[in-house]
Amino acid sequence: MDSDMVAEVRRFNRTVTQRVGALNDHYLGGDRSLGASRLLWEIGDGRDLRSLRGTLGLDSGYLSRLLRSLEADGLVTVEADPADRRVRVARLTAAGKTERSALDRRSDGIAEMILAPLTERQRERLVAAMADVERLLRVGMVEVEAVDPDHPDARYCVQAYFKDLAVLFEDGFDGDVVLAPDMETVLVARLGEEPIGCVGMYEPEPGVCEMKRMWVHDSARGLGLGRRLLVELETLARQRGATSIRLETNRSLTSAIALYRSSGFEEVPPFNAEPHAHHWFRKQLT
Amino acid sequence: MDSDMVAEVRRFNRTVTQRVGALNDHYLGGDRSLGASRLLWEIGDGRDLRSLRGTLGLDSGYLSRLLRSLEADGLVTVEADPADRRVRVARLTAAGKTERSALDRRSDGIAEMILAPLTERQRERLVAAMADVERLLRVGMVEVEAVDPDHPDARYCVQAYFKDLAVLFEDGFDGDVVLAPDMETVLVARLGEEPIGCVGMYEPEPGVCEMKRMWVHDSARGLGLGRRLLVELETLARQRGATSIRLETNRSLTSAIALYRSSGFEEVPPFNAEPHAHHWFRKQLT
DNA sequence: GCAATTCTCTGACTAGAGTCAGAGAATGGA
DNA sequence: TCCATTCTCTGACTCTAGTCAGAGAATTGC
Repeated sequence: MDSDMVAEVRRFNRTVTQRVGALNDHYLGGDRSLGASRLLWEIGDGRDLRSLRGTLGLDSGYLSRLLRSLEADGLVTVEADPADRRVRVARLTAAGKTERSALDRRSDGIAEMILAPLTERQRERLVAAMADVERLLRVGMVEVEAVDPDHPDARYCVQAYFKDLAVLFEDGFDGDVVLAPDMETVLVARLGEEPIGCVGMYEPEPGVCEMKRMWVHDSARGLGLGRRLLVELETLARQRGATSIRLETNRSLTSAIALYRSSGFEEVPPFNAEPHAHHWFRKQLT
Repeated sequence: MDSDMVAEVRRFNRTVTQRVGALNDHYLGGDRSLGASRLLWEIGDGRDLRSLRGTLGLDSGYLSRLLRSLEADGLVTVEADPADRRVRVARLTAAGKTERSALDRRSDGIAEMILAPLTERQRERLVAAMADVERLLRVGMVEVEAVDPDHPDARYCVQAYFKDLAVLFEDGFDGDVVLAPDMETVLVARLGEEPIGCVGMYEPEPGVCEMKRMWVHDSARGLGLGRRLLVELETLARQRGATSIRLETNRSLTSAIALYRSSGFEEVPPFNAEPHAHHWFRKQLT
């Protein structure tokens, strides 16, 4: 890897942990410990402990103790979930909500302290660069996993995909027509817990894999996630022993079509009668 | 302050502390604690404890204890400075140097982990954006202080200024000619401990302040530090009851001249016979 | 209905990070 | 010379953050 790049990333790490890290440590917690504050923040309008542990990456014993201390201060209540009385749900009290908005103000304050010493033009440059850094760091955090089409995350993505299509297609889109897919596997891309992209696959005939329903969340567009899903799909198809991948698509999806072409797909005659399709592609796996 | 900007900075803080912060915490320390590792790194080729405390922001008792533990592991030696036997100087042993380069490799590794999941183009974009963020965050960390012209930092800056001039001036520059200034105050800009810019001032006649020797370190050019020094100088002049500021400058210093003009200075006839001067400026303080 | 599993909690730890109040040596200034 | 100051060290703390091993309640699968 280019050592100039590595050097710049190291410089960035250093400056950022010094400046942003120090501000966070000093101002974010307030009277409370940083961990307790973060927890307070994440609880929001009520969360079950399991998901809180997930997002914050805490040990269950530790989380319990933090909650106990917030409870003692009258900021949260923890009750059993009526649906499953093993799981418990934390909720903010009125005092907790007040505290949370104080936390909010401190976060704003930190941001303002960072912006304050700069001129307007410098602020604009900084914010633009931060947006870039943030988006690209997030790309690095995306994880792709193969799941069953019944998996809730897969269902969520496909729903989102249909919603997008309904807006995009010139002739509208009726999800019900194709809602019963033959998909065998879905690759789900997640940022942390949240699904932000997917692509489905099934094997209509031996040696041929068909790709369906590639979707990327608005917030993650333009970051190469589509290409990454395509690459991982190809790997999966190879592992299954397929010799080619095919797909059909609608003419409205121009950027997807460009992606297919630049990824080695070639347009072929129609191989099915999918109602919304205008283009059919195939890629030979070597 | 623009709330979109604040929101973006907050998003940045979150993403960066999650991604970069977590990587640092997990991989940087190695077997040693993060504090000890950072200390090891900063010692480098030998540093006195005072300056180490400054850079790392540690309590003297805590630093002492950290050094004791590194000493016990045979990584550093601490000896009295022969010049002043109260101050002690820490130096790395051979084992310490080995450990430090291992630390170096871990830092590189972290940078590579950040870059690894990206395509070449994304890497380039990330590195460019990081460089921007880093430079602008550093701007925010700059502190300006008024010191005596005898202050070592002031001397250091003026020396650096003369060195720069010797290169810039068409007809060369002999610092000795003007080495005995009448400066009364010097504003020194520092990044952490290190001086990166200055501007001097004296009062040749009642109510008139004269600006001399504005200098900004190469690494800090283009970040508006010159303008900031000028603004702070103006404030200082006002506090002293001055009604105008004047200055003379050499025609080689084009960007400085542009700065003066855009800051409200107007060219006036020569008010002195400074050998290297080609332009004279004055600004009325209202 | 019973066993395995899931979920949360408590108690008992550990290590890191840092603060604070002196003690004691060395130095500098009047 | 002597007193104030500077510099480092030690001891005695505190707090945060986190781990680990069980205990006990609720739920699920068979």
